[in-house]
Amino acid sequence: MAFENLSEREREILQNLIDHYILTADPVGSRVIANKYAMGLSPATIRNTMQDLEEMGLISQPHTSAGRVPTDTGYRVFVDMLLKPAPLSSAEKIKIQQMISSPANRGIDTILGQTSKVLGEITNQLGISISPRFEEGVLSGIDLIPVAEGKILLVVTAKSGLARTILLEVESKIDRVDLKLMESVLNERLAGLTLGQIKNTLSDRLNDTACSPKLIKMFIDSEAEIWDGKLSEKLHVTGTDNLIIQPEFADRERLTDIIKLLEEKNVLQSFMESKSTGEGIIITIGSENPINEIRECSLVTSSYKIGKISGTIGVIGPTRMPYSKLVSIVQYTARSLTDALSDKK
Amino acid sequence: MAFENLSEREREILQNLIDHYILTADPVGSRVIANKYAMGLSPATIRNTMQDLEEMGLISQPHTSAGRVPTDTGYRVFVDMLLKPAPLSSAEKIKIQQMISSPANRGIDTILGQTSKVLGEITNQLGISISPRFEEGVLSGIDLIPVAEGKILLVVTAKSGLARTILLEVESKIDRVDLKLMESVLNERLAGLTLGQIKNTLSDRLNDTACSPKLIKMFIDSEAEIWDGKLSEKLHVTGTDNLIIQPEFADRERLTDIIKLLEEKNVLQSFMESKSTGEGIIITIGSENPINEIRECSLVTSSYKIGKISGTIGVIGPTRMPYSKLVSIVQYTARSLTDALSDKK
DNA sequence: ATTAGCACTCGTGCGATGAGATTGCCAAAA
DNA sequence: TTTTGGCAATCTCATCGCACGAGTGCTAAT
Repeated sequence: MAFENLSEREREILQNLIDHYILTADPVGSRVIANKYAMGLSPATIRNTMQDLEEMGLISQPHTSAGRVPTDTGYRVFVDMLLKPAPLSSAEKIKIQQMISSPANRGIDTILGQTSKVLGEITNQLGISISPRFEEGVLSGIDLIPVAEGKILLVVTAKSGLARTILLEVESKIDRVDLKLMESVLNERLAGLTLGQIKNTLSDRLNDTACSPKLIKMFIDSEAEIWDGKLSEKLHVTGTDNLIIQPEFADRERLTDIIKLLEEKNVLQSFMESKSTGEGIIITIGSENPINEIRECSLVTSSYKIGKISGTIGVIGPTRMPYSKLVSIVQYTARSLTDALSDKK
Repeated sequence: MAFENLSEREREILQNLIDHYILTADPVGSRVIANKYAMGLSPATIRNTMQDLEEMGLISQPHTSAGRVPTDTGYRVFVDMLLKPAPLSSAEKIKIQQMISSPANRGIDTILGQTSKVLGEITNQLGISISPRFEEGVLSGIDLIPVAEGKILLVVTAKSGLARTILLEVESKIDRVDLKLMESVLNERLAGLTLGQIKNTLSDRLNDTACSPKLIKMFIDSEAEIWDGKLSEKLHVTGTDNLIIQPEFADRERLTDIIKLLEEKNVLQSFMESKSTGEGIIITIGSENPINEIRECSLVTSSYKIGKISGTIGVIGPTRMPYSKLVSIVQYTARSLTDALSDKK
């Protein structure tokens, strides 16, 4: 739909209406806009324009004698055409930097936990972070460490410095020599491949080796757990309390639905990952959202990088969210995170 | 307080009252008890006894013309003297077993996730599980694996088969030989100690060695992250939606409080660990609870074992919870978990 | 010791009422 | 032609009052 030819006045009114609605959560009437935003127009004039906007499907009335509320398309137009990112205060910047970088040496998982926390806190929405997509990484080395009878610790390292460890179980005792052999075979045959590639071609590549068949079996059996990123990627969620307070979640039913979704994690995770493939900020508004439980929520996401591997962070909240602020915050946070992670390399 | 000398009738009425209150969440009156529980007594008689119970502080009226509600001490007496664990249905047993043991080879973390989930689901409360207290474990071996420029993966293995990995950072390049040396020194000097002991005495033990001072520094610096269990122990929480539905959480304020607590994790974690040191089920009721946010909740916890290391699982819900059922469930789950974990050893 | 009867106390739900907000539209003004 | 003032109409929401029902405590009878 071509909303580019909205008149200047229409844009202005839409903008003011949304700005005000975001603050108050109450339907906003012509009078408020006329007074508060001093546009030099009478309420009646504004009413006329509002009627037009309503016909275009950008705003709507909850009931006859109420003010107007933006529709999802209204928000869309706002976001696409009218959004001016709000600059961050330096206090906010400092807080983000501190939370992300403070405890040195704490591992990426902790850092991502902190990231979701800071996002939640300074946005007053739900802060979300997802760990890097391990399967994008290029294998740098594999180690096999015997830890106990029948237990072997597998360490997979990717070029960007990410490492992943999995405890494998073998039926019987394994000879150390066999293990070393296996290790070098694996390193030899899989070097330079991405973990995703490995996942798809592993069994072929292990065909003719001198390795212990037991070990090979173990590898094939645990294929999914070892190489599939989905199983190890983690979703951090912080700020559920912010959500509860919002008037749009007064309804208990809707609240439980979304909380269940958050506990489930994997649904949300794969959706968010599917979104933020590219660069920059991506905003998904209300019904644009394929997941039912968050049909009345918006997402602001961005991706961060650690080496060549990317991950996702973002914010979830009711469609009535302060987009201009959130865009800046998520963007700044994603950059800071990327920086923090590459420092460490 | 000596409540042992409650008369038979008083006990019976207290029991019935609590049973009924647990079901309905409504204050229960003399009439209901007389009719529904066919005690062969008239409401008036029951009223008299209820007055006595109220004087003893076991039950109370929310307001003049309402029925009675158990107080925290009431629940305490109920739990201590009247509780008959409700047997589990075989369907429940099967579900617990399946959830805990199904995906073989998935690591203890996944298993604990499943545990909290099954607890949440079949109790309809908040299911909780905490990973084993690593520091109780006895060191079985240490490995140092170079993964990238300036990054070393440290693998600490405990006797029971638990392993923990931490990515350490060193300022500059480390020679492989140095690393091997360090590794063997560590293994030699720390063998057979518990991780807790190591944590407290590490710097002493590394005094006079031939190792690279850089490496030693790294170890001392990262002391806390490596040996302190608190930092790596994880709390799994599942079933928040169950909580929201409960009428006692209709109040938004209380709900946000408790949700914040759940996100915080460490407070709850250290409290629960302090509780379930010993064997068997431990029940904490309402105001007995030191954490303010859950002053109106009860906990049913138990510990599980993996080798000699112990961990905690449990359930949180409003004080009005079906104790008899929960006791059985938590107990059975803890046992199943211990079994599942020792199978794997 | 138990019970029936009764007056009394409260919370809860329901309907009516009225204030307030906002719209749509029309005719007058710019 | 665009803007505005005026006005009737609509609909929500908070409040008030009221009657109902539930439950108690006490007393007198069993």
